[in-house]
Amino acid sequence: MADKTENPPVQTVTADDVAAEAGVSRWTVNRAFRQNASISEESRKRVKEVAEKLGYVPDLAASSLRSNNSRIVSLLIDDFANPHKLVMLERLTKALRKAGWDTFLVNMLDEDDAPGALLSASQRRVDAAVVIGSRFNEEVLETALGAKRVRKLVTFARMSRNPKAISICCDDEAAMREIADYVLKKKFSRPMFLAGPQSDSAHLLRKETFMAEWERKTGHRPEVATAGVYDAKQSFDTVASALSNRRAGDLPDVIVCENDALAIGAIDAIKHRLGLSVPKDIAVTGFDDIPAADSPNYQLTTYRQPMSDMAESLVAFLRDETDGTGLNRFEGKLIVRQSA
Amino acid sequence: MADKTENPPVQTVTADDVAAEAGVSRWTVNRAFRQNASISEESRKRVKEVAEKLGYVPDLAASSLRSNNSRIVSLLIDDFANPHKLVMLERLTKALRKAGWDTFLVNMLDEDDAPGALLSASQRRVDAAVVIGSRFNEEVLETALGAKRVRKLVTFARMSRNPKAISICCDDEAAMREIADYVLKKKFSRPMFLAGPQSDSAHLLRKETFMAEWERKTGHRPEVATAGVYDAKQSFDTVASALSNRRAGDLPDVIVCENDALAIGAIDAIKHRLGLSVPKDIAVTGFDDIPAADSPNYQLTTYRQPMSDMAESLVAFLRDETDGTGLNRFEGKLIVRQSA
DNA sequence: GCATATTTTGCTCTCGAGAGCAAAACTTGT
DNA sequence: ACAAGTTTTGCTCTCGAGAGCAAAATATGC
Repeated sequence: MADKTENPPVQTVTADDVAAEAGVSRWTVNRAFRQNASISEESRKRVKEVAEKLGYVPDLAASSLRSNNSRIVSLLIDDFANPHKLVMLERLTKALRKAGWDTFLVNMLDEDDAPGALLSASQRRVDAAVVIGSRFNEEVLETALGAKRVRKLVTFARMSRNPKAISICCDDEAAMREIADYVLKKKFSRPMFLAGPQSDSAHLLRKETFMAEWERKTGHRPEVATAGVYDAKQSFDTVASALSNRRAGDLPDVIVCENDALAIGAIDAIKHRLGLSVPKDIAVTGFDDIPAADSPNYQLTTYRQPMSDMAESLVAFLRDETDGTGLNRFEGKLIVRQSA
Repeated sequence: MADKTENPPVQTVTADDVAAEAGVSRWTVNRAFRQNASISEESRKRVKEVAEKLGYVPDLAASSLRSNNSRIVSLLIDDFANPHKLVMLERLTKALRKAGWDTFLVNMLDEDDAPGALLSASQRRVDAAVVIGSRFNEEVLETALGAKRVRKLVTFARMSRNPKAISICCDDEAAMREIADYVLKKKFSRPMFLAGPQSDSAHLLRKETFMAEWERKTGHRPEVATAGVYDAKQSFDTVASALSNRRAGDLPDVIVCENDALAIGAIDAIKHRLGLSVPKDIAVTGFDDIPAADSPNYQLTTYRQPMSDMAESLVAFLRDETDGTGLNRFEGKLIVRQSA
């Protein structure tokens, strides 16, 4: 991999230039750009004016080198098929940027590339690595974290049992119980649970919660189908092959899905492959409330997590305004539409 | 904004530690991690072993400070409603990471926040700022670029006329002409063009190309409707209000959309608001080939850009293997499905 | 074997800011 | 007006690597 990269010497305005022009020392210039720095309002104003004139901005790489404080957060994603990721990215990058953090987007590539992703995070001394993934493996996380320089580890919109990580997510169990209650209240009696990849603990939690709750209340254990990826297309195939060739009486009357991506595939399969209608023949519920859930094609009954609040909590955690306990009990909201 | 942030002193393994343990100088250790460095295979192997043992990784912030080479690329996005963005992010982050670049995801927030976004890029000395936006304003770009330290400016999947920026995109004019030809060949005669926000030159180009091509071939200038945002919901409303209360003979027989997000909203509006069918009453074409385009609900005829090739070109450009000329003529592919 | 080329290693100085303290400049009280 | 307290400013040394050259080690030619 021959790499000829050699950037041209960029004309760079440094603090010294500003200092000379403003008639102060370099440190005064630097201080003008640091909050809580010991500097008079007068010189700060003066310096900022000159800086503006010369086009000076502090170099954050240099700053983070000495201050041990990068003002960077890594977002680690392994699943780009789920539209909900885009919503989360939007909220997180907005909240972080407003608070002064830049955001790395790290693609965990095809394989279980978490170690590589965390390595990259550690080379940059990021203030936090935030996993917004699904197939993230707890052991990998554990080992990769060990000697490395990742300061804080967060799982976002997803529960982790790893003691070194903190989780910012809604109370999945309460949410799933609410869905179970709703389904029951609507008099459905033959649910099928549509699960995603098994390695994902957040969603395992959802599945187990639903299964347990249903069994507790009805004495029956629901049928389960599993899609290999959180992806509408996969889900379409999974549902199509699980339900084709069944007699009408054998079909579930509601499919409870781990998330909206799966639910959308399920609805497509029910309508376009089985030729049945939603919710009359088979109802469907989702989780996340992605934009498409509100489209006239789906009108998906689903569960919305308080994304913006969760993003703000991440910022608070980065600022050390909270130690992270209790951030895994956010309360979401059941959004009832026509699919169930 | 009281900021108590003060990261704990992270136990850090430095090149000196490795040097001591391996019995070489610090510079030999650093060289072991640099490609093209003058170092014997023997010591490189030796150093890497010790480094592995101690958990040492080079600090990229320090490296970029001296070498003037950050190995970071900023991706600037202002439009998170378009699912195509997720596809692009996936491809770009993957290609960049494989080639050794980390990726900032910069949210241009609500307003025309491009200067802020570029400022942030400049503070980190990113090797390139890549705009994957839509409402990006050429003047803002021009001025913001001026004194700042952004080395390369790229517009991705979008044409820019700015002489300081290079564009990696497919040949929008050829693509749009192909769509126009296809629509004509299919004997449609009353097209409506559904445009996005006007400030966006890439899409203006698409619109103007279609309009001109159609006029050239038929002598008529198509009707135009404009959505304020690239968003299925906006598009739904735009199409619904443009076409409601029209007599059947007055309706267009095909809606040519600037992109798939708009096309999907258009299809929803035609089916669920106007109660008409696609393509029998009104056909629809899109642009981008997002995942939903292939869903049974839409079966959208659209145009696919060669994303992976384009991402590889970005890498080549970063490596200075190309000066960027001719990267705006990628050839895409018309994907014919049932919507037109 | 010795002079000359070539590779490898070590070293000094640098990138651009921040920590932490010392010196200078202001306040305040009497 | 002067001592004591408080801000503000300047300075040295540091963060962890890289550029570029000098010295040491190795290879090559005759």
